[in-house]
Amino acid sequence: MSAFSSTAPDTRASTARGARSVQRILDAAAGLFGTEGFESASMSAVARAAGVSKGLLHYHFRSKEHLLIEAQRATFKQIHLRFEERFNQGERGLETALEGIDALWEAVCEMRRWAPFIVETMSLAGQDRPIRPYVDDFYVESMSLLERGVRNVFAQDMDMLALPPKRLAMVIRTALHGLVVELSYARTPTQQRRVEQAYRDVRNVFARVVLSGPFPTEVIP
Amino acid sequence: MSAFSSTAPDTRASTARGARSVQRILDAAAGLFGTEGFESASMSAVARAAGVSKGLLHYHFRSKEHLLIEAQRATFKQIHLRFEERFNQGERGLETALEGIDALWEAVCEMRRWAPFIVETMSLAGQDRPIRPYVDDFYVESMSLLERGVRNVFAQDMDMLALPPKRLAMVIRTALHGLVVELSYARTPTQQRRVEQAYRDVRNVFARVVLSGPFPTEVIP
DNA sequence: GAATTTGTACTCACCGGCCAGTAAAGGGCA
DNA sequence: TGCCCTTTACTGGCCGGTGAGTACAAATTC
Repeated sequence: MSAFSSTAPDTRASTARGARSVQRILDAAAGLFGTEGFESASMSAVARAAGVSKGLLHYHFRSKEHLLIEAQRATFKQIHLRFEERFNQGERGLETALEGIDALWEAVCEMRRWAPFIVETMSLAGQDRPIRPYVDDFYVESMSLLERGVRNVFAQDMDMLALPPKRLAMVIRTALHGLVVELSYARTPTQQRRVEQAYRDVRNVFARVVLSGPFPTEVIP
Repeated sequence: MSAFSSTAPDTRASTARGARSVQRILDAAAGLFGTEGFESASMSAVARAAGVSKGLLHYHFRSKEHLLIEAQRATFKQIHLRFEERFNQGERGLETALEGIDALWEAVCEMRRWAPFIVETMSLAGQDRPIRPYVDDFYVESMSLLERGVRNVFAQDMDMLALPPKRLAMVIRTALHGLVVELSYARTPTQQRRVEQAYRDVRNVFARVVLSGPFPTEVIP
């Protein structure tokens, strides 16, 4: 079983009170790691932001890296759950697919406070940090989820699908990555509206093209 | 005049020898900042990688942040130049547009060693670092370049354009961001081929949809 | 009474910046 | 050509500061 799937964070909290503290710490950590960067945000700053003492951080989390990993799992799990809810139920057709993608985007948008953290996470994972396997886990699960979703939703129209499900899933992931980067970069309301618009445009492109028939297979050198 | 446009790096190198050292330092910095992160990569490590002493870094660059900024300018400028070369010459039509995008992607690919640095840069710029204005500069210039390119290339087919030039430029930028993230994340040859494939798929989607007529204007709430 | 939380004090390693001094690369001039 | 002087390039070590992690006793909560 993959590390990502396990729900409970790997800490010593065993009471409701402890779990609440852990949650506040994780929130604060994801926030600070996003706005200031993992290395720049000190443990003391996280403690201050969470309104707890520095000692408590080390009581619940073995190390800063460990805190990062748990923050990543908690954040990504929310996206995952939100996505699973809407995208993976029996219904069919383009409409359902679009609803699923919208849901995914909504989930990201409602978490736009965490967008910088997600970008920071992707950057860290691209380096050779202990966090990489956990991000890998997330990708494996979410990609297979996405692929299954595509197969379900377009079961009756597989022959008209512009791309095979695997490649389609990869394209969606790529687009989402791009949008999250834009979202985390956007500061002013104008910029945010521009990202909003970009999402809608991408979505409409998807809607127009996804069932327009397969591309002629290219010769891959 | 924007800071980005000025070509010469803002250092005290005035001889060929000095310029060579500066170049080696910038290369090493972009590499290490990418693979290890800006904060984690120490000045000593950059010096070691560049084969010079730590003192020389501070001789040519006022501070670590300053080194970061110059490395960013040097890296982004290469993409910019490569892009300008191919995308902004008088020719017209879809074919030319695709060639332009291909050129842009090629430029990124040949620099895939720097992809992690680009992602790190985007992450840093999303935070409130001194580097942000410089990234802003790059975006302003490259977006207007992109928009002008679109207007040029599709001058005769403006009425069939799926999106207004500005929005189209934004979508291209977003897609590119996504692809760079994927590129920097990819480790194994399999993963790299998958990114390669994703680019080609995105490109083909673009080709199929870009002149398929405007989307019905949506009511923006 | 066990789990949690605080607070302080402390260690230890590392890192950015600085600086005193060295080496090298040109001129100018006899 | 050889000598001197200036400018530029470069070195290696030191210093002050910072931050992760530890230790632990006392307080608080359940």
